[in-house]
Amino acid sequence: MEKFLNLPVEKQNLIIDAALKTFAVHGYKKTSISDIASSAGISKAMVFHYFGTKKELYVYLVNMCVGSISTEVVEKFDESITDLFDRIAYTSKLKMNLMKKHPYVSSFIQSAYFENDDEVKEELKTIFSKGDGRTIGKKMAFDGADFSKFKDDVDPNLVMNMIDWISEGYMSKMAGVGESDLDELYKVFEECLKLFRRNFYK
Amino acid sequence: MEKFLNLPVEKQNLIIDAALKTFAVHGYKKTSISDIASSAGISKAMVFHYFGTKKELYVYLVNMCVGSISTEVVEKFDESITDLFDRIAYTSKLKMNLMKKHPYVSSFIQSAYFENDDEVKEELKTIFSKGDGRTIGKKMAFDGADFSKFKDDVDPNLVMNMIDWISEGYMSKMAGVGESDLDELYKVFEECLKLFRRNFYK
DNA sequence: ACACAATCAACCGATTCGGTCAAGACTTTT
DNA sequence: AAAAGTCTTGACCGAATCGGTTGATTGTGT
Repeated sequence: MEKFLNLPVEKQNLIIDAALKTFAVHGYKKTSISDIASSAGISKAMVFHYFGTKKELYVYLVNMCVGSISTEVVEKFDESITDLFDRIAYTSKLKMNLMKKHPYVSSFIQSAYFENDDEVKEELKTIFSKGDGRTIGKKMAFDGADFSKFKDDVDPNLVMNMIDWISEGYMSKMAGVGESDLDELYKVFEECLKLFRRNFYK
Repeated sequence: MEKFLNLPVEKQNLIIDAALKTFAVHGYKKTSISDIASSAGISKAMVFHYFGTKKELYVYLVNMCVGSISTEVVEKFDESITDLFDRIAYTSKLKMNLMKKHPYVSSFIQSAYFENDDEVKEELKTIFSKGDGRTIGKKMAFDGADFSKFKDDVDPNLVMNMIDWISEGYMSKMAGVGESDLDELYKVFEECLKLFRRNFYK
């Protein structure tokens, strides 16, 4: 493992992103180290040189992602924001900044959360031991938000459901696009939120 | 192939659904016939007995899905509906009825549309020869709809984008749930559309 | 009892798997 | 410039799995 951490950061990121993407798309079992190596433009032997085993690589990635999300999203979140749409916009922005560094963290941890292969099942259980079913982003945005501003005939629960679907669909479009597209996509999402506020609030 | 078509329909569906699901999730190359067989509860040899080769099975599934979508969604669509939300609701209902028969048609044809494995690439190109990038559902719902009813400060393009994301996210939740959940999910989606109409129209 | 179709465990050669290793290529030290 | 260390990889290992076959077993209709 020290072998890997002594690499120049850009090369580290190249390998990490290739591994995150491949694991995210194909899952643990169906991902081969050759897949990752050729996607990262290095030889298979190097991956084993850096990480030892496939399992060690996977566990390293999960821990890295959990750590990144914790420090880059959870800790930076501003709990004093009460407006629901502001909360959503803010968590989305934080998540997007993280995806600028590693575009596949999001889809990788989601796939890891549901990974069930015997070889890594136990480790994942201890890593994910805390937390219910909901995404971190959702929990943050919805808990403690102010729902009193909605029109009387607008069901906040329905709006939550809708936003849930929207962010799911829009996040899936975000995975693996360039940084400029990422910004553009976020601007459209922001417009959506503005539209909601204009028309669903009293 | 006749071997397969002489099976009782329920058993056919069992095998078809197992194959659609496995191919949809893992893609052509990473799906093994053993995966499909054990998911369908039969032996690997039977799959080859019914379909000859992996490729033949895959091509059969693609053609079946394209056919189903054509007869169950495209042909049944009512072009005389002009209201955008009615069009969306109607196409969603049609698509949902199809998914009650085969829950993975939708995700399977999407994955097939982007499949790039050398073994099936050519066949797919001829099957999908017609049609641009957009989903059939999207094309149907948006082309020829009436956009004049929106409030002046509501951008129809933005609404389209939003609905695109919503249906993407909500379809991904639909893949592989029971029939009753399917109905419930659809009812929530319908509520969304009503909400939009109430608040975005003049 | 017999013919015949359905079914599958066991098997085939080929490929790919996770993982290793000896030998280049490249730096650094002397 | 030679020696010593570091990176990197192609070739390789046994084991597993791949797509596909087959011989034997089961069941079914007559």
